[in-house]
Amino acid sequence: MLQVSYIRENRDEVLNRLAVRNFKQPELVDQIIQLDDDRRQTQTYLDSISAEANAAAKKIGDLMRQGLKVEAEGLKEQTNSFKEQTKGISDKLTAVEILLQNELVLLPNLPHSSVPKGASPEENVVSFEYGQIPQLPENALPHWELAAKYDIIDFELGNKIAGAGFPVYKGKGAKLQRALINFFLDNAEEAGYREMQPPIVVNEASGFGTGQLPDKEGQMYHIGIDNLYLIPTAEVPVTNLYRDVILKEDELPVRNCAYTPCFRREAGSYGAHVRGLNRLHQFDKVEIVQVVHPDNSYKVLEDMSTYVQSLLQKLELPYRVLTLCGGDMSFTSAKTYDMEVWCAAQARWLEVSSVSNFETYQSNRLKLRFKGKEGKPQLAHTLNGSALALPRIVASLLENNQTGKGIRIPGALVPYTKFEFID
RNA sequence: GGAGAGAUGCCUGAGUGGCCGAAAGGAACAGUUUGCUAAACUGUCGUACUGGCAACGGUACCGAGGGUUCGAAUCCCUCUCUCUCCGCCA
Repeated sequence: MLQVSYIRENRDEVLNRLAVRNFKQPELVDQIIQLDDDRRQTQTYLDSISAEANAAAKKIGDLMRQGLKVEAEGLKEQTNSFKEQTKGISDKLTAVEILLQNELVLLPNLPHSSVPKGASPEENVVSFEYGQIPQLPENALPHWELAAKYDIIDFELGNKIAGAGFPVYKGKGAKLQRALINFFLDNAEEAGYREMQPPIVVNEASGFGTGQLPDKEGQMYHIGIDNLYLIPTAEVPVTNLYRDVILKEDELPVRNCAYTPCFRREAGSYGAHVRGLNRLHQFDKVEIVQVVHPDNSYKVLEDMSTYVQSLLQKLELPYRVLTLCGGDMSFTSAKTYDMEVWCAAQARWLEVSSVSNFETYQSNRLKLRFKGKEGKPQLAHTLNGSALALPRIVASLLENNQTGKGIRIPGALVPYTKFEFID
């Protein structure tokens, strides 16, 4: 959520930057300023009446204490009108605040000045490529067939006990999952992230805090009886740890990582592109989350991107980094890099990580602030990234590393899997 | 699932209708002092909105939302959450 004060003071700039996103409702900006004018005026008026009423009530108290009952009663009559007045105005204030809030949440974050303009994924900019595209033999298989061939991931069994998109990992497939999780967590710790283990269900307030609610209600699994949501990413609980928190400036940066399963309903997505591990309802992910001083959030974004790339390099996966264009970024992001790995048998790039700087967009909703020794609290910047999501990593490992002797495990991972081949 | 208790500032905790935005202690921060890392003393020490160039004001907030009253942290209602005991159980 953008800050109204910022919108007021930088109206033209806000409009320009929304245009980078191809935002369709620029008229909201002026409507918001208008509503805020109304809000201020109403509040000022309400405050002045409340001040009068408070003064009168105080006077009555003084008179009562002095035993001047008659005078007190007289004053009471005069104050009767205050209540009706304030009631009407405070109702109006509430109404205006709700309208303002409702419009404010419709505005996406402002893209950073380095974000390319664009409306669709085609306009994303490939900013880096790494590694050789592997040449596979003629009879190369896509990962879902490899999974069946080596009996390491069983989609049918998952269908039976839960449904499509809930695979069962078996034997070396299961061990590979565990190995990847530990590999990612160990690397994150080495890079200075503190490991957290949050709940994998969250309440409504948390869903709102990171922006999943109300917009993406249908994307999360909802446990109606307890009104809890299964998390779509560890970003939700880990960022919400800092909801309504004022950190001390020297506590920044906060660097956390967490492994969690993630649950996504992915309502309405079908077809060849979601076969196998390409898109699941439940998957594992290690997430990195930082809360930083606004002055260096873009440096941190680069650091996080470099860190995620280092993981892909260790796993010997060819990848590319995309700088997302305005129109392809998530609603809440100011700048996002997507990392995509090459899946050789499918011959396509698959997104395995998304690293974003949200600037104050999340922290404004979360009321996540920091305070120096002097001065007022100010909003911190939040960032997060996948480091990494497992299924597509597994997909590309399987596809890219298929050999006559089985699936080769990259050297960096062998200490974790304790086997060199899936065969 | 049954029974009870509670929700106050960074923490502990007082406050049961006006003198309470809130005692006291602790923590933290700043300074003074004492010939070492420690102690003592003094001061500072919530947030948001809002008016003003500023000095300095106003309003709201004691879990949330309603109500009673001239006036509510304090009384009433509803909700949420937490804790304790019992039951069940990894």
